[in-house]
Amino acid sequence: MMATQPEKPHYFDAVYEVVRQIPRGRVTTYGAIADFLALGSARMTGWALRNIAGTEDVPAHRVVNRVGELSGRHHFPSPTFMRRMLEREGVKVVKDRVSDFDNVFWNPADELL
DNA sequence: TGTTTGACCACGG
DNA sequence: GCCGTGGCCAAAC
Repeated sequence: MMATQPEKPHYFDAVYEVVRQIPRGRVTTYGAIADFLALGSARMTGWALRNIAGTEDVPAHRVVNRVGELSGRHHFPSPTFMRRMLEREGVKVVKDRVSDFDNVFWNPADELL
């Protein structure tokens, strides 16, 4: 029978929704998302993104840590996938870190109200 | 059921 | 700027 399937927490959908709004060529942080949602914590954002497997509509590569490092790169099909994707969008990445982070940082709390 | 672990972050020194 | 510490909250063990 239909055993009770583990439903996706609302928190997941909330995170995905915000990540989908990140404009091309911009990035945001785990903390900014958690802060904007006023739910959970930065760690939960990473936890939600890790569970993203199968949801390709979400540009998870546009989420970096607070100093612009591609801390989640090892969770992509290839360690270079995240960097490749960002560079293709015009984001300059040097040594797995967004060099002009302050300029490309997109804060949902500011832009997405 | 207690401990450890994470795609993290703010803060103090 | 670096480092240690505490907070965060759910999953995995």
